[in-house]
Amino acid sequence: MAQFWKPGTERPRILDDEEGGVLFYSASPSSSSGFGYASIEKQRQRLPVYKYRTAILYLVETHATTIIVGETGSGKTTQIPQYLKEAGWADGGRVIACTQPRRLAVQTVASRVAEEMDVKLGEEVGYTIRFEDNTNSSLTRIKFLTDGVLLREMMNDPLLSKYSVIMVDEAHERSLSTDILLGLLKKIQRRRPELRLIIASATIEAKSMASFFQPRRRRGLEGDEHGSSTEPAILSVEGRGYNVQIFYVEEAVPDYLRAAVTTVLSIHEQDSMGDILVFLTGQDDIDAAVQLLTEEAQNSKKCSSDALQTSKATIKGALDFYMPFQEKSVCSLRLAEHRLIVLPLYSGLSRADQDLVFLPTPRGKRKVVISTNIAETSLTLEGIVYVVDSGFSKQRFYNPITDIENLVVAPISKASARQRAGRAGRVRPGRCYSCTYILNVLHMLQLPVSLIGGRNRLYTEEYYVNDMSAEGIPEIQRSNLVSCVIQLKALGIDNILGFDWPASPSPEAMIRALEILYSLGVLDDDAKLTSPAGFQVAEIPLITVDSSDGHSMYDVSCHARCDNTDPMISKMILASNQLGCSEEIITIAAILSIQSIWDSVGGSQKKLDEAKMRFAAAEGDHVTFLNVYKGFLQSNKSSKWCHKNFVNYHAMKKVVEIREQLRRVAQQLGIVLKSCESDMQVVRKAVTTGFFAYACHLEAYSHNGMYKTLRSSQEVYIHPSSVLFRKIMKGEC
DNA sequence: GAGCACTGC
Repeated sequence: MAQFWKPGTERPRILDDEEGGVLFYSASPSSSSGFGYASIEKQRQRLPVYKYRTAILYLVETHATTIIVGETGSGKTTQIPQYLKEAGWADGGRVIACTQPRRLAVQTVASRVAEEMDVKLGEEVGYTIRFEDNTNSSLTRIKFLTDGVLLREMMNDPLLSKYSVIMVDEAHERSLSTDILLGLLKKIQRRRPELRLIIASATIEAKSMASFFQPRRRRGLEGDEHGSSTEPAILSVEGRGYNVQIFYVEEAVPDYLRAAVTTVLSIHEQDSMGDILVFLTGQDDIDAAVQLLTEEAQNSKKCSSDALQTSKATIKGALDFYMPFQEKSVCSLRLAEHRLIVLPLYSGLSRADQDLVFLPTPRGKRKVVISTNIAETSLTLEGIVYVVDSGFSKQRFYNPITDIENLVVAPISKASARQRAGRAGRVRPGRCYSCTYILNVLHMLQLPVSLIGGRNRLYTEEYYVNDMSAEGIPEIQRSNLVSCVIQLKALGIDNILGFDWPASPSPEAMIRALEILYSLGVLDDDAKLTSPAGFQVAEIPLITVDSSDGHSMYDVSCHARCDNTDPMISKMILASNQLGCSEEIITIAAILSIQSIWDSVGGSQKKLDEAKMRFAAAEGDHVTFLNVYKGFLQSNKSSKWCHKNFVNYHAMKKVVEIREQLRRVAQQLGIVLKSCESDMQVVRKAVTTGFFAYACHLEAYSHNGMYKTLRSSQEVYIHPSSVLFRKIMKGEC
């Protein structure tokens, strides 16, 4: 009873998800007629994963852990939980869990599965993300949630006893919380042999994951008392993506940005229609590339012979890079006829600007999206046929010696390169141009030696095959571990150094984290959580954020570039209780946990800086935040007021939300909610109680505003986004 | 004079 589209009638809209998941007609949403359901059923059966239904159920039945490697579009995320339910894994009040690294994925997958099962979302199928629990404890049998939420759930139920099967999806991304979760799940398995784990991922090195889940002392293949094997099973499912032809450069070019731009122009000139996605590293690169391309497009529009000459030269240059092009000749330029629509894409853009990339490309035009890694995993663009890959991304690195996290441009892994290329094959067969570069010398100086290897790498085929690392370095080996350690401690794991990780963090980073927690009074001499402070700090749900405005730390009046870590914020909240300024400190904590409250609409940095100065407080960024929050409340939380003052309205709404959550938790912990009114002295005291580890002093003869940290004499500077930037500091520092 | 991408009771 498949539904067919009849030409002449309105074409049914086909929905597709991040996973490539299930196709169905939105014309018959959760139809109860039976007709729509049948069509969904047919669609489900067409997914690659369907062929493996019996095999998956058999493996889950007989193995404690099953590793499923499935490329994009296999349908594993939406189908496997349903198969499990159909096979009875949710009987007797048990729940099937499926975790995702991102909130959006949790929501979309959950609503898709509810629709396929023809049930109301929030009942039999539900989801939980921070601030949003769309489940019903007596009804929900399939539950989607972020891996962070599942970690939180372990605080109340360390064995996760209500779940019969836990599927950890996108495990190849190796995010911090996924890795912690995997380590803990392995531990739970020993206490709960009946628990089933499914580790699902796209490009994981299945064998290394399997050996992680291998029990330490092999019991042999005869199985345990539950009749299941403790050896992990591995199953591979093919994807549904189209073939993507890969092109490598023949040899290096000195400038990957220019190479990317000329490659786009040559695709535009020589290849059939279809949108282009370019991967660069960050805002600076992207803005520069957008400008270059826009100029080229405009030049060709004018059709002046000079401009054409330039374009021709550039394109000719680009063609030389690629073998497949060498036979071809540059006949004519069609830039004037088929104009390019060039769009930037990165998280710092306003929502409205981001949404532009999703607009359908007008007939006869070609869209070029120039993006950061955001388009690699977090969002999916339809209609992309060509991908240009610079081979670089910005990655976070943590130096435990200086306790400073850095963002550096580094070569991507093979797994990343494959993922990027796959973005071209979603609608029809595509092409990926692996761009080329010579490592910028300045970048090289910041890079860990291990990433560089013996010589400058170029993204030729040879480089890809021989030199590119198979997978990226897991986040846990690149991060400050303070919040991770406290989470494990709160779950009663005392021997942190002996914890079994999918990838072990460096001992230096671990020791640094323990040291900081000890100095905060959160851990005692035996490295156990102190009571009550330690347990209270662990209870407060705060996130670790990257440094940018205000996420930096300062010694009351010196604002240096450092990262906030949640136990420090939590400690600050606890301290505010005695100091009688909990209302103010909770506001500050809420603002510290979001990216930025500022909004540079239209990219006018100068106007934003001016607006900032209207709120600026001599005490520094934290007190400045209080001023902004006060203004927001006085305006009656008006979006107009925000716009006028270059404040991000959506960010402020989120601050209000987080603030409410923090107030609830604080009250549960016995903190009295009290305002200190205008006494900023106590606010500053509370801030320093949490962040004293980052205290620094202005160098006596410093002419360039250099500070040194008290702890390790690390050189630090006030961040340019701080209201204290370029202010002359005197006295107390 | 500067902000890869995510995320939590």
